[in-house]
Amino acid sequence: MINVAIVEDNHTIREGLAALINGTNDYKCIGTFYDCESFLKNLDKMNPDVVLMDIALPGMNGIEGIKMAVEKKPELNVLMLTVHEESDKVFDALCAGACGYLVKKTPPFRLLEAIKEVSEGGSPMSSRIARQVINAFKDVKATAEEEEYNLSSREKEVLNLLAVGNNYQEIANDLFISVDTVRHHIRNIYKKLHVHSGSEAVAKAIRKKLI
Amino acid sequence: MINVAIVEDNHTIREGLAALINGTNDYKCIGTFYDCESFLKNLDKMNPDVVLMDIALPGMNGIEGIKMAVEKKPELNVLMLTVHEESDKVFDALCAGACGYLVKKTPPFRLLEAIKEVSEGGSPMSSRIARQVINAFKDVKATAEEEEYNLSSREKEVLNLLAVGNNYQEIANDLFISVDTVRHHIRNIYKKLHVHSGSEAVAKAIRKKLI
DNA sequence: AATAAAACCGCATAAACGTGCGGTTGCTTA
DNA sequence: TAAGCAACCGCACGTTTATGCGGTTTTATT
Repeated sequence: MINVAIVEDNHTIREGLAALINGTNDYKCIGTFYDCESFLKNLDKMNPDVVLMDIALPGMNGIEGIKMAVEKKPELNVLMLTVHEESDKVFDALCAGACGYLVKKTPPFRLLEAIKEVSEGGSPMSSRIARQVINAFKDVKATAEEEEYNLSSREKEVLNLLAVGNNYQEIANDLFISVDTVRHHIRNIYKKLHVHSGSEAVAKAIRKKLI
Repeated sequence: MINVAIVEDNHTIREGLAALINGTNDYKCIGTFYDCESFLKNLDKMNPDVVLMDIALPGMNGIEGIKMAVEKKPELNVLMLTVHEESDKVFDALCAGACGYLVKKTPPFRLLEAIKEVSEGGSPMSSRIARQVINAFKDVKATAEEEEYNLSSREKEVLNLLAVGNNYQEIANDLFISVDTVRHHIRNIYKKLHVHSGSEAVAKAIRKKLI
């Protein structure tokens, strides 16, 4: 038996969802709320396995709502329900702690499936939303690529120490080598990265994810 | 009509998939391959809307396979099919250009749905896999937070110029101000960021997403 | 056995940097 | 209207950096 709470301002949709859920044997709706405030107030007294949450709500919006809710109960499984597919909202919701993200036009049987998946540690997403997440993911993961500067591990070490504010002498002490060797490493780093100052080297290294 | 190509080394599964697809009116299997090499060789001669690709393959693996394939046809929609849910493979595949990611135990009707979704620009994912993606996504997106260093826009400007390799004099020329003013700005930047060198300042600024 | 690459060391010097002190102007905000 | 801040300018001075040259040793690859 999966206990579900619903946060949705539209009366018809809210009752429709509740009816859908209560019309099954495996799911039970243990609370319906028309805004986040009332949901949060009652969160202490109940233990939903899954929360269905609308994004657009009067007063506190769904994103803020999730944040507050997971602060109270970090293990909470929140499934966003929305009419929008705009990236910003999607990302904000996911970062705030949403576990899944469905568009409202999702067919009832699929919604029930999704609730089950969420309660079992999955993250069902409407597929167009998933595409957005994947693209964003690729953006951040990407970049690393191709351009290989072949910094040796020693050089990366030196560069790291430089990036946290050490001067040559301090780096030398940290690595038990002489300042001249530090100088030598830095020289090579500059050559490999095609730069001419510590600041530039550090900037490039961080942006290319070398350090 | 959606044209599908299949890359899968296991004979039974491969023919099963082909039969499933050809057993419908809306889908057609236009090619089956037991490895990436033969698939890539034939890619010029065909135009699949969706490619079903196994990850574990003899010879070139599925990840490499995607990379080569999207190099040839960047608009290709590749749907990974796998028994594994290990994060590394998932991320590698997505970065390589996969559009979706399903476990092999996905029921047939759901697989057909997924193929359709992929061809329409969606990214169906098995929900446990989606959870992994979301978690990874949260990790990278996070960090940004809170700590406000209140750099003025002028200071950010200076910091940016420093990060791309300019020395004080060059920054001064770029901004039509004197070197002493540059010095002054940098001084304040150091104070605000609690650092004592250009390298450290640039590193901190980039990592905190200030520039 | 030989070549290459990484890591190490040294010296010299001009240029750049970091930080101390002092100041003015103009805009916003209490 | 006084206080605060951003942006501007100046000078001085010791420290650090960037880059030129020269080298050795160790480890891996051929």
